[in-house]
Amino acid sequence: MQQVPLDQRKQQILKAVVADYTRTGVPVGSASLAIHLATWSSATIRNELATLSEVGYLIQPHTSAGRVPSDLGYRYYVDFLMDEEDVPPAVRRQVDPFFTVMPTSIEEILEIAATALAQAADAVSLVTAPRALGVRVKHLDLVKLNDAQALLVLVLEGNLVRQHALSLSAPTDQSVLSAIASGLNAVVVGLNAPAMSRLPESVGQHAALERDLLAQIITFMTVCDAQQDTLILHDGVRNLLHQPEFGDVELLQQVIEVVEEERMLAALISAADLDHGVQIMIGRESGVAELSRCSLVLTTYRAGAERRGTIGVLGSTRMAYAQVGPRVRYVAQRVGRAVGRALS
Amino acid sequence: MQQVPLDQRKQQILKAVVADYTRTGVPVGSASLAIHLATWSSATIRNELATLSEVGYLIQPHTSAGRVPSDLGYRYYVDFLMDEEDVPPAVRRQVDPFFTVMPTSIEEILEIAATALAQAADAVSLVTAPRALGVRVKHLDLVKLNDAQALLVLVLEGNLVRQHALSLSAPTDQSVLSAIASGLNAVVVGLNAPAMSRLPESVGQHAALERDLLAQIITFMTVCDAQQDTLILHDGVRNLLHQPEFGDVELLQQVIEVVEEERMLAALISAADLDHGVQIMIGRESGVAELSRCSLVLTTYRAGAERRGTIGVLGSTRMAYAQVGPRVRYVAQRVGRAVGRALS
DNA sequence: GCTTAGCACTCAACCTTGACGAGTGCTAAC
DNA sequence: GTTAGCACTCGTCAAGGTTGAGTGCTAAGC
Repeated sequence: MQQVPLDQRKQQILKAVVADYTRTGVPVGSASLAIHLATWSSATIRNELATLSEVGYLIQPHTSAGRVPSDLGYRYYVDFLMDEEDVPPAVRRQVDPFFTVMPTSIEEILEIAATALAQAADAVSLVTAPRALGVRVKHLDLVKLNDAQALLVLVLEGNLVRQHALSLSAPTDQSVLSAIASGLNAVVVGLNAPAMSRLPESVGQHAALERDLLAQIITFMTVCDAQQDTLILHDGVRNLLHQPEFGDVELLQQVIEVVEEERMLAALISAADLDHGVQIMIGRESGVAELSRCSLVLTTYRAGAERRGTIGVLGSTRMAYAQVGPRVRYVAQRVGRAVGRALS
Repeated sequence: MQQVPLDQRKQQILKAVVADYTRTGVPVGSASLAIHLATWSSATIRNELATLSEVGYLIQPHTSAGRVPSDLGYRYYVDFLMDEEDVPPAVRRQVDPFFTVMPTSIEEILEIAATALAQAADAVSLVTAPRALGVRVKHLDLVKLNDAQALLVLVLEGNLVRQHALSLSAPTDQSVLSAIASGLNAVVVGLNAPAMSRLPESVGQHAALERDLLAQIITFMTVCDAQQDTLILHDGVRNLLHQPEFGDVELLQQVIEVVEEERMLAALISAADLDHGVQIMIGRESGVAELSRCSLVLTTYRAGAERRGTIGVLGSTRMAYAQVGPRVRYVAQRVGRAVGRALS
């Protein structure tokens, strides 16, 4: 179904339908619209509703019911009709305290952000870790575990700490490991995985071991890079429960399954085109059948020039897009700032 | 209501009621019991059901309905009648692969355990980190963040890595921080927070700074100790959705809220008496009104002599206790082993 | 005295029915 | 092009009736 241009009056009526339906959750009829849009009689509005249904912007659940916006109708609304609302002070006051505490690790910030956004948008919040297109090392350390293994502790930019067991080709003393660690620290700090693999061959007493460990470290960092995309925090499943459209347990089950599964969300998020502010995916636009009655509102948060992550919400298609967009952006901005602070 | 002793036949009937109701979810009547317990007629069973109702082991949803076990009935069943079932090979085959991967960090193991247990028990799984009654330090490191702050990276026993920002009273070079770190490593390894506070006063070049930092480290470790109790992972909310008793969205909402909130669960878990195998809390026994129609099956997993954590499931009171207990124990054993490996 | 067949009774679940009303599409007049 | 009017549709709701599962009680049987 193609998007059809609408005249002034049809636009106004479509907008009124979306507003009313978003508020009440009940199919809206010509009579109640006539009260709101006093310029025209209910009969005129009825005629217009009929054409809006014909071109696919509205749906009639049954013959004697009012109209409900279709995915396409929401799309038209979001693209051309919506007036975004400012984030109300009450919501700001609700969100801000979350970011006054000063956590050191990015994970903590993200977890807090998920809680804050779920509350602010009254929906399920989704947050991914910031992608850095090659995370840079800030500090590393090696701790002996046993004769065959050493623990790599990696402090990445943003104070993201990662640990991983490295295998040792021969029993090695902690003092040797410490020496290697400080040697590596001297050359490796500020580098990402690709840059590290271009390092010159090391020389010195433990060159072979050092080379071996470095190779393992690079492999692990590449894994870290890849994992960043798939880490998705979520919160606020409870917010779906009080919405009438999720009274149907079947539907609810499908949605929760997708959220808990994470895999599909990761695919969706990485496919999202987030270069231009807020991306809104309405109903079937997501391509995930289970989410056909849900919408996603996603945006990026930026911490510094290169690092950006995705943050957004998942809710019913009947969500207050005019409110949710700005709120997601607001939280994104706070997260970006908080992550930026943690990075410095 | 007190627990009343029952004669042989009443026991057999109560057991049959629990078995039937657990299987079908439908109140069970005398007729269907008479088929199963062919020794007595439905009239006799009816008389027995009446007395079982009188003493509070059974409940009648309404006059012409069958009987349903009360919390007390389940309690009697669990305490005296239940024959625990072996974990079937199919479930073992489902659980085991989760633990064949060899993650280094305890967090990863716990997350895996949550997923595995949710699957194995078809309920919401709950997992807490292992408590060590005073976590011991294995290694520490200090990384300069800026003139006023340094990042403490703490590798605890079990390769649990914790990071925290420490404040610096004066601008300090990374080289000085590294020196202090290696100095502290020499004395601090293997100690828990109380033991660290009994360390002799440090002497040497950076004694004042070192003392200041050590105090901050001890504070942070105490916080870590306290936090361990409250960290609860959960998975498998989706498993509640296909159970008929949660068709009521109200109920479901309350339960999910408690699970997402975590605070109440933490209190429950820390109050649980887990010295003797599996602890089962049935319905209102938990004391949490929102969970009045849920049961908890908890046990400890042990990794080494001193370290133990809690693992268990939250499900409907109508759960297959005879199956769930052993499965929780089975996963607990795997987790203990995996955590133990990570500790070594 | 315990057990059991029989029976009257209860009550949730289900279906049917009809009234109601929200909302529509169409038509004819303005 | 707009609108009042009207016949029509169809979901919702409440009332009434039927069904059947299950009970408690009683009286006869072992």
